[in-house]
Amino acid sequence: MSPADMTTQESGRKALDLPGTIQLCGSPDGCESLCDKCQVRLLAVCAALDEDELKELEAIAEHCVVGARHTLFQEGDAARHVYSVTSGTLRLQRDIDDGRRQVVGFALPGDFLGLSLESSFGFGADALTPVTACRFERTRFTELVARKPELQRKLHQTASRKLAFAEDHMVVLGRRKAEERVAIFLLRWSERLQVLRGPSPTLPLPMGRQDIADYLGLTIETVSRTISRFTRDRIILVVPDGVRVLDRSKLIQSANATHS
Amino acid sequence: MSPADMTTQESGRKALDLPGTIQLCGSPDGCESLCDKCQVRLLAVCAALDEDELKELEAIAEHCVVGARHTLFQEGDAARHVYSVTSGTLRLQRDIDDGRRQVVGFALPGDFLGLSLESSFGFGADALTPVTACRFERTRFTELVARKPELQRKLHQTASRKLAFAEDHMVVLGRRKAEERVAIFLLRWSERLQVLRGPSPTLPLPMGRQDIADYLGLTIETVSRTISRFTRDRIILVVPDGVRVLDRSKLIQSANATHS
DNA sequence: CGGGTTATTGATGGTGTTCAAGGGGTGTGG
DNA sequence: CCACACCCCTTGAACACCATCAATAACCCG
Repeated sequence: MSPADMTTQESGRKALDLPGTIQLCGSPDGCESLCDKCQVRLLAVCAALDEDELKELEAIAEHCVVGARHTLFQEGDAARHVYSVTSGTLRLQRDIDDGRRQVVGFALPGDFLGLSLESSFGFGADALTPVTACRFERTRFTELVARKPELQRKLHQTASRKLAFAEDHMVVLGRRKAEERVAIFLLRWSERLQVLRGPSPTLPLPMGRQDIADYLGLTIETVSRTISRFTRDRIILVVPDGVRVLDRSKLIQSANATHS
Repeated sequence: MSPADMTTQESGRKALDLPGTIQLCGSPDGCESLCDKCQVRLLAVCAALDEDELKELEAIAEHCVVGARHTLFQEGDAARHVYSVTSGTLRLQRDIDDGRRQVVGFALPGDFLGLSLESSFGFGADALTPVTACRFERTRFTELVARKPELQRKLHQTASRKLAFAEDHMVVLGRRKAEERVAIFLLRWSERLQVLRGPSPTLPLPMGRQDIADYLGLTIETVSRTISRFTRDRIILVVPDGVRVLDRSKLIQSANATHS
């Protein structure tokens, strides 16, 4: 199917499949293209490298920008490049042909896409906000990794962390009630953002309700209702593009609401 | 809680938490302790090594045997060792304190446990059948990996595959109906066994119904009912300790039964 | 202001859970 | 060798949670 000629979808669900308009920054025209100045220098896989090695990495890096609601790559695409996110938020998803969708994660600055170094992507990635990323040709990156054991090790460590996180999420999807799922999502998301931006009572939610639903294995209505209930119970407050956590301990309670 | 003094559990669910009675084979007393003769030589991570390197690995390997229904290690245990399974089947699970359980996978010969090389296990591992495995002290193994880039690469590749598989399973847990889940489970399990043992219409199921339920995010009753329905529809036939697949194409249909 | 998208809320119903009872296999001890 | 206990699995009936359907509200951007 051609991804271009669908303007109004059957359900409003697949709203983000605009063509992947990716802009490259060739030279200092606004994009910081130096690793020294990179915001996520110490978070990303690059943290494994010393000064000289970083130069090598920088030599094969391209900096790219993707607008909000645009696609970075689609599930099954040939993985010509791998990416290190430097700003913005992406939604990572797998689709079932009949329209159902599972969001397998959200990518934030410091995250690496294409970890597996395999020839095609196992999930699609759409920008939820404007996104900037470092892009590497996969074959070149693989070749560099082969020469840098420490980078290889870091890549493995990152993949292992993601695997552990995926197993966590399996528990959520397999065994948690709706209320628990939403509470756990809010807590984990806030912890993730806290690492990046420091503590804040206000929690930005760049993803829509449908994205949260597809992440948690629920419907948009159930997510909305649960958030409304939390609001009624003074656990959270809905603000534009996010929520404010009013009572974290009650939220933790909701995350462990025992069944039966 | 002490894992020893519970003989009849509250629900019959946690039937396998016997103390982890692991036997070691010191010398040629029945255990094949040579990699040359290893059945999974080409499947396991060891496949990354050449003759000399394999000798090094062999030098730090211990061979161990775990009886059916015994625990290899528990979630949260200090990971003193990492394991390469050489025969048998294990159940890998995470537990929620209130008794709910999510089976995150089943391990078969060739599988590696402790991939992350972190200091504790993120899931528990129980033997469903008698199991044999190669065991390595984690610190020594990590040190070896640091010296063998090819082994590091193989480890990363294995972790990446598991991550992709975990994402597959998220779709199952988040978006599939009960009938689809069971059908997909049977198909994937049969494909996995086919790689190991070659094609066969008879599919051994060393795990119990409760294990399948905990893997698929369902109850034992739903799994049982679904299998009964498949049997009525002549899709499968229940045989001792497994099923026989009578009509694979119908099973594939059931795996894609559209919702609505 | 108007069109379109996204979020909320309500009413209803279905899929899977829960509760309960019975069947079938296996191992053990009389 | 049978009786009995103990699992595990199966099956039935009632219920609950969440999905579905539908309408409205809020929002954004033109």
